[in-house]
Amino acid sequence: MTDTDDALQPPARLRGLVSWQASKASTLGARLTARRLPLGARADFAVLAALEEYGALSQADIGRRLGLDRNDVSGVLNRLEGRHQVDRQADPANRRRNVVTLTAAGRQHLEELQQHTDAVQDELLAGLDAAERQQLHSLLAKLLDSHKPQPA
Amino acid sequence: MTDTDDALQPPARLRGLVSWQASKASTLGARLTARRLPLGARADFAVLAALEEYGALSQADIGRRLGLDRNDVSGVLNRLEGRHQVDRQADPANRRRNVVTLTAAGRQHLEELQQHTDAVQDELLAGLDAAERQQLHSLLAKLLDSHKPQPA
DNA sequence: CCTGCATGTTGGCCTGACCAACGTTGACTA
DNA sequence: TAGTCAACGTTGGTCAGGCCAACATGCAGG
Repeated sequence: MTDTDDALQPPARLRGLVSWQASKASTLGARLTARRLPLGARADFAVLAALEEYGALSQADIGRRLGLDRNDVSGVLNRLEGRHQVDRQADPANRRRNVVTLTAAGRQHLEELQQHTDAVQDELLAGLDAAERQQLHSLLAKLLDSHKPQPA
Repeated sequence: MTDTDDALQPPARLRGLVSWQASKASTLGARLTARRLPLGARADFAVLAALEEYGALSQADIGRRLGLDRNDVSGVLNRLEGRHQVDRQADPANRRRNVVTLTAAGRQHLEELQQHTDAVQDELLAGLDAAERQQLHSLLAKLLDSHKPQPA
């Protein structure tokens, strides 16, 4: 059995790298997401989630919270504003800033995306039981926390 | 203390997603790698590692082992062949195929890359102790294995 | 006042993942 | 034997993400 040795494994030098594993897991997630959602949905979800949790934010703050460049935030907001899922207006207290807020349509879109996103997590983690999922999540969280901006 | 609350955390909806964590971890790895290595070094490393571990391979086999498209393998090999780190010639037994082998220069390049790669892993995993690193590695391996081509 | 910094915008670059088409070659079958 | 089908490698292209550079605006400091 396993006649032709389905293995076809990647080389050990790669399997040993967490950075490589992370990269592969990341594109797996991207693929699964792409099967369910239109293009750009990932960025939309991130921005909408930030607005929902933190209320009104400036574009720069959004970028900082999500780890995105100002440039890219700008693009996402253009899309969202075009769909009236987000409201963008100059901050009277600081006219450099734009105050971005969630609209009702935006909130609804967020919940839609959340459902698909949950389904994607389930597919991605299908091979792990509940305890393992929790462990993986915690370890990744710890890893990411250790690379935060480092507040001196 | 923590007066201005350095937090600036991403929203919970994102923190809860393993796919998002994987994506962030992946770009972290990419960033750390970019600090030490020239562009394209990641793909080079993967291809060289496959050749070192499995000997002579066809381009299609390389792609299958690494999860790369034939197209992209072609490009990487052009680069490597241009530097004489790899030898590419038609397979006499099957003239559709190219037999790709590692040269001495390629082997040497691989070891160089390995050193930098190891250093990157250390930086990436700096926040985790040995046991946690091992756990994370195992869980990611299990996750990836569960998404293999599925040999029926 | 003026220097410096933050903000948002535009435009561009590069990587990685992917798809489509083509000519070549081998294998399988009618 | 001929004809069909599949695999291989190549070229050329798309798309999202992450990044950098430059610019105009506005704020805050000396």
